[in-house]
Amino acid sequence: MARATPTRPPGRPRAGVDAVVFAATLSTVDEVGYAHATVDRIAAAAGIAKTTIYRRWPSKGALIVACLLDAFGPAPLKGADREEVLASAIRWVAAKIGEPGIGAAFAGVFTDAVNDPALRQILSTQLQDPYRLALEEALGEPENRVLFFIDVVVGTLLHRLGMTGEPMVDADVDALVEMVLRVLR
Amino acid sequence: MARATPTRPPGRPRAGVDAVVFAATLSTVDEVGYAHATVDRIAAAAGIAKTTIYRRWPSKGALIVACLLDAFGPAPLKGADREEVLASAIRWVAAKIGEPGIGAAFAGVFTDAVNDPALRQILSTQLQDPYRLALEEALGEPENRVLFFIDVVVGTLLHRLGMTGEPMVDADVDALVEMVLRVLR
DNA sequence: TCGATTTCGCTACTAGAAGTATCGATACCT
DNA sequence: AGGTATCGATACTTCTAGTAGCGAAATCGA
Repeated sequence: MARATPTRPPGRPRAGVDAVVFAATLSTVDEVGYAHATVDRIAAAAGIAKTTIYRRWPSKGALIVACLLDAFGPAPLKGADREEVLASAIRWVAAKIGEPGIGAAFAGVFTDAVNDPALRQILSTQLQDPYRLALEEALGEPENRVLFFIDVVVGTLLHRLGMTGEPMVDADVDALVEMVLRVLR
Repeated sequence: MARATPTRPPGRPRAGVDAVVFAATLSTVDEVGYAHATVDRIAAAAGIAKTTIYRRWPSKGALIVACLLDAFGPAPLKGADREEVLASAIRWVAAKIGEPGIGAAFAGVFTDAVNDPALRQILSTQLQDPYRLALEEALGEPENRVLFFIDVVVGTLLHRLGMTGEPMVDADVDALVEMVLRVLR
């Protein structure tokens, strides 16, 4: 019988600290900002040793991506038609990016990735691709068009956050939804 | 007679190295990436001492912003009507961000600014505001709408650059122009 | 209970980069 | 020539990512 974990390996089992570390990461980023959210500080906030973090995630960037993956979770692609699906997806992303720490962490790792091909690879394949594929399926749109939508929506939201320090207000999110929907029609 | 420089102060005058430093900054960012474009390296590429850079710009972020200000220059807001003005402005920004080093430098300083209020202030007032005001004037649109346009255009272009490592291709820039123009109409 | 195995916490360490301090040398004006 | 301010060079402090090593703790099997 090949179970998910066929036979637990010998030795001390890993402590289930992922959830605690993710929470500590987001709250630390929210409190002191991405630049000052050092791994030392995150470990202290989580109540574990820094070395334990590096045993699980190979770099700070990978930790942030894992944290974002956990925070975003699967995309809720619901709606009666394509327009409703896309509109609800945009509002969902906007709300997530507005949550404490998430937008700042996203912008931070995104910036780190600009000149770090390895991190860019992680970000693209682990974070973006699942949503891209789900959207291609749900909207019946080709890859390049879905990528364009993602660039517009996420880029706009992050630019607003980066320039003002505050998430985009609802009225502007409405305008963003309307603008993208007009392209979809 | 109050001239621009009424009387030159005594002592050794500053060497005119700004242009050399800006060129060295962009080429260094283009060669080794924003993260590895250290002030030491930029100074070496410019053939001057690192201390001289810090005598002129208070921080690396300020240096990058000054470099971008120099690289972008005044916005060429030309066109027979509002649509032509906006379309040409978008294509101009897209071309600039695609130039070697400029996009990467922009993305880098932008990311640094997310959690650095002082740098965000510099970026917002020195780099964004002049273009925003010129666009408000040229398009006859209110501030919040012009800010929305800027978020969409710059955010989209930077997100594409950050995710793929390459500037946006012409076909997608065309789509971006068309999408924004539909909002303007 | 004992041993094997693996993870954990802790301390110390290296490497790299931002930014500062100091000082002799240099360029310009009067 | 003298006064003044900048330049180049070196050294330094501080902070952070990431690594190394070691004793302690947890779990399983015998």
